[in-house]
Amino acid sequence: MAKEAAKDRATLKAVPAPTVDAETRVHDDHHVSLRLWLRILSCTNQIENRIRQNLQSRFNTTLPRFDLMAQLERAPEGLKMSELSQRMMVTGGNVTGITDGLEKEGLVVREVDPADRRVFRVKLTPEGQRQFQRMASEHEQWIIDLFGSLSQKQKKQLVELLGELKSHITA
Amino acid sequence: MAKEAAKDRATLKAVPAPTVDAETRVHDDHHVSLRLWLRILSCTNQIENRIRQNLQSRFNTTLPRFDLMAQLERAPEGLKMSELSQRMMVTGGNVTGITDGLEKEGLVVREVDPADRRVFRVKLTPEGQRQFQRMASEHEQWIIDLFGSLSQKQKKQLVELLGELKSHITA
DNA sequence: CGAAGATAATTGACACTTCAAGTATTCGGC
DNA sequence: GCCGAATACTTGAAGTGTCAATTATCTTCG
Repeated sequence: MAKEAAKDRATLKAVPAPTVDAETRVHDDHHVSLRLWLRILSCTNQIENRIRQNLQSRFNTTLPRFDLMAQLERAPEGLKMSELSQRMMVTGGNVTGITDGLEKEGLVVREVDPADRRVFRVKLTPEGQRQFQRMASEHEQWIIDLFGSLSQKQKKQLVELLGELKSHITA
Repeated sequence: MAKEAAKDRATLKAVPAPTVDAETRVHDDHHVSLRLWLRILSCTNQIENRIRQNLQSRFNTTLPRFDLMAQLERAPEGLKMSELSQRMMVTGGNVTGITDGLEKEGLVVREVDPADRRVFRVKLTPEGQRQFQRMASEHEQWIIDLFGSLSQKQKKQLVELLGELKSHITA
């Protein structure tokens, strides 16, 4: 469709057809992109809610706390508050509050950096490591179950497509 | 797999291969499912943050308010608080608060249902409709841009795969 | 009819989140 | 050395979110 440009010379009329086509395509894209976004959002919310409920009932903790501990677990040398903020994709003020709570429970510690006294290095305590290990293994099983209806191939396809999306968004 | 029972009669040996395969598969699945979940989460957070910032800077409003108004826009006869709660995937107490705010700004109204005095039917006011229309068209363009790096085919593929995921999770 | 139980919405306590403003420290020129 | 800018973190206010308890209304059935 929309190949009638050659005929314009003969008709001398404005040609609404291509415009309509373009709008139609845009409209379709509206529909698909919006639909896709709502579906991603729906899946994420459902899964997040499930995990949050599990963390609450099984370990009496919350997703942000688990998330912060997960970041620390992969960084034995500790992380700066700003690094935590960046990795958790939340603001710095938020990290302060969550860290306060975990520190009060003895699961993490703030250690001053002798080289830069503005900085705190946050680390898991041994108690924090123990508790995180217990949580992490159950958590992984929840995830596996939630994604259990997808074949290995489908999962890899999703990882691929979402990778493309992510790199475009981040840029 | 696991169809080698017939051959066992001939070999009379234990068959370790399938066991190793199974364990390997489980281990891979750990990795892929977790990776997939983190990637979905990352994409969702990035997009959500972007939209929230846009709503704030362009319209001085928030995502939950926009979300509630979007639900109402598709239901001219109004929605019960509980219906809003369900569609927005948040708890009832939350809906009360957001509705309070919007009502205070004159964008929605609570109307008592004469047939059942426990329920409120929440509706957009004309002012609310006008404001939502302005927001919605920009919002759609943000979404289109954010998903702009994906082809129409890729988007449909994602919708499909996530649909499978969603139906499994919801069940 | 009338009490027991279900349903609709609100409230209060607490946790998380953003943003903007504030404090402390370090870095870069002069 | 010192002053201004940048960086690291904390604080406080307002909005969002959960959960559990409460109030009000409807429904059921004896």
